[in-house]
Amino acid sequence: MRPREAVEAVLGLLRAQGQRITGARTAVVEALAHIGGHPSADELVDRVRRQHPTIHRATVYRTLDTLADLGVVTHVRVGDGASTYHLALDATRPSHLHAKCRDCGRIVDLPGDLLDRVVDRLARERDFALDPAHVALSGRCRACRDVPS
Amino acid sequence: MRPREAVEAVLGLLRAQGQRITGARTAVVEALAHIGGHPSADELVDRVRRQHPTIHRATVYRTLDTLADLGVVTHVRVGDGASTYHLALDATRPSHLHAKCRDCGRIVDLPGDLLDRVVDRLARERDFALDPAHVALSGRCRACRDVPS
DNA sequence: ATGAGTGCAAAGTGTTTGCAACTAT
DNA sequence: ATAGTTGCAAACACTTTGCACTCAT
Repeated sequence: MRPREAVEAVLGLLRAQGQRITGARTAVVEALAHIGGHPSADELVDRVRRQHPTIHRATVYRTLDTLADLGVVTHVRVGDGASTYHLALDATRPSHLHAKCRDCGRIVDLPGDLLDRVVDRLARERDFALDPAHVALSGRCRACRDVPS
Repeated sequence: MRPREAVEAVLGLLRAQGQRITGARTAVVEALAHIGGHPSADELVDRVRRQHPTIHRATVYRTLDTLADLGVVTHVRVGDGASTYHLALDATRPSHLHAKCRDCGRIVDLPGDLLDRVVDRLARERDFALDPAHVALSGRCRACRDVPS
């Protein structure tokens, strides 16, 4: 899915939910569709404000929150520092999990099925519905292990 | 291991590393050894200050950080809100992982071996050394699933 | 027209830091 | 003696909130 289409798809979903399509929301969705990597709210604020300097930081936060509630944005907590956000339906980047290197801070994408067994096991044994996409795991990437601080 | 012994063990480790044994450190270790559950730094501050009102919040943070560096305290990031801390060597509570219910916020202890396969897989396939104890997983506990919001 | 969304400033939460005074070694 | 620790206050990073105003519906 191209950015353009992704934006339309998300706006369609918003409309379908009876949400209003405002300039701020469109701008945030566009930023999400175009930006790469694992942007923090602040990086999205910067991006949004390059095009629409009047849009306020708080609005971006509120919009991301709304979009996450609606399920079209995945909100990943990376432990320390800022959360990251990306479009949930972004078929250009298939569904994936995250880990963060505790030394260099880089976020590593992991296979989306990595925790399937764990999800099953917790559901069966503990009645706990794990949401593995919502938090980043933690560890050390290869580069940082080779240079042990 | 009883609290008393745990305190001695930790202080011994500190001494062995050439660390100084101060009143503040002893107080923090005692708080860790006696408190139950998954205390946040702030809860530990409260506990410490009941006995030693002059010990400053920042000192508790610094001490917890030092103890975590030395490996005698496990620092668990729970995503949002405050981190939690517990003694790593606390044999009364065997080594375990954590998950947090996104609705009620409760922290659930999980079997320590839950992610062993995942750790292996990431080590083999990605050269990533996962530290599964350092972040809490996220999901919904049974009680909160039964009452869907 | 009307209520959801927005900009603004301000507060909030959890944590860290610079520095002078102190204290364990 | 002296380097590591501490108390303090202030800063910090990230996020949320109350309120009046605006704009999509």
